Amino acid sequence: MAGLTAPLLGLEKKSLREQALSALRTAITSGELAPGRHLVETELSEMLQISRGTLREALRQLEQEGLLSAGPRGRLSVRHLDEKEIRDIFAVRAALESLAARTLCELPDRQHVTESLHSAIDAMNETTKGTLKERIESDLEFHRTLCRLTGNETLLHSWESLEGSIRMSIMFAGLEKGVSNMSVDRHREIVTAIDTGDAALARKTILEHMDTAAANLVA
Amino acid sequence: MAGLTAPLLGLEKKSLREQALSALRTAITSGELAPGRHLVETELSEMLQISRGTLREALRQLEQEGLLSAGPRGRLSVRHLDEKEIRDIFAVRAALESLAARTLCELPDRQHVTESLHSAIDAMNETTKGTLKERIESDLEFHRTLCRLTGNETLLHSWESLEGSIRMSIMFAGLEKGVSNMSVDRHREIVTAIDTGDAALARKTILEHMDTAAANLVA
DNA sequence: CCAAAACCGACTGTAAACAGTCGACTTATG
DNA sequence: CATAAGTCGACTGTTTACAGTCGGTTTTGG
Repeated sequence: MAGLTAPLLGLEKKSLREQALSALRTAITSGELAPGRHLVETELSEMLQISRGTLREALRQLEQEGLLSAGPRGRLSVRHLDEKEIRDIFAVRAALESLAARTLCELPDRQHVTESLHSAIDAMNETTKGTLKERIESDLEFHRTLCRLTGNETLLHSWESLEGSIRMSIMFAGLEKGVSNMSVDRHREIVTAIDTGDAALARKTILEHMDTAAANLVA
Repeated sequence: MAGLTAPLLGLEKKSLREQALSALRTAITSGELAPGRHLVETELSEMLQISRGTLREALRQLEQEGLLSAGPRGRLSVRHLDEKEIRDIFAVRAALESLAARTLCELPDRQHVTESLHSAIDAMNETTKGTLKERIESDLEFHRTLCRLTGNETLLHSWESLEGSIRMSIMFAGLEKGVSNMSVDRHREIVTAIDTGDAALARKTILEHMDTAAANLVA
């Protein structure tokens, strides 16, 4: 019966743990589970229709991703980010993406890289008129691609570990201030710098981009 | 009876999960669990005298730290790092510590920072004649302090997530090649640069330091 | 002797039950 | 009425038990 979910196109059936992980991540970054909210294992396990044991494994991972914070007695709650933490997160993010840009600049054959980045930017352009969520997603997709193209798995993994926190930062501020200015032009500048192999310029552009983004979120 | 373990000086009793985590980390980085070795949950749970459920929570965390790699059907094995991966890890590490140095340079009051870093270096000096493990630990302690002093919790957390992989890198190569050249002088250069607030120099010194370290490990 | 099918063992995925602890609320007592 | 002791409930930490699946091995039929 359970085998009916077709694993046809590499779409392997994910374990309940992974499903719970996705569901919780979505619930948190969508605001369904608001920052500061206390999480009760039995509630969640019932809500997600899984056992506590399986749930707890997912919770550990979310905790390490920085989406949950542990209270005194193992009590978990959705993490609340203050302005300093948002700035800190974006500083680390900038460092990682800065490395990504430098790495890409030093690549002997950047043909493929340039193409992929341009595709990502095109995708961003198409969602310019879309919902806020869509624009955020295409933006993150661009930056994730930046890291992935380096071929440095550790770099990609570190960035992805931060991705949840980045989403929370944007969401947290996205409610109060408008997060509308995710300029496509800025991203073109980055790609151009990488295209010409100008590592210093690429780094500078990214650092500025991140500074601006963080400033907009906390301003 | 169980209350006899004195939680006097903030030494709070750790959960079995945390104990297992420490034990496994030690076992892996000490080589007791060699890279490539397949891990069987029932074996480990019996070995550590804990249940599988509790163990699995610890395993998830180790997996995310990059100490374990998941096989086809949830099969876990101790991760084996090749030379490229070691270089990649040290590149990310360099980016993080580079950010740390820059952040420290921009701090208005660096008095306290300088003192702490000098203490860390003194500690390194004292272990100069110690065992290889002791020298490695004091070295990592210095770099961890670098990140901690920034006050950027995200930065510290990212670095610590990498710490296990760094240890594995050093160990992996430490067996074949000699990892004897952890120069104290290089660390003094970093502290001096921070002391004078020269962010560019600090960054340059750290990048070179990491390049050298990675090169020594894979050479 | 070879091949295919049935069997078995091992291991992970998952669920349900048990135990301990902390906080809140109630009750008794001066 | 205020305070302290006692009780109740909720939640996490932990263990034990069950189910499903894959790979290897043996057995059986040609």
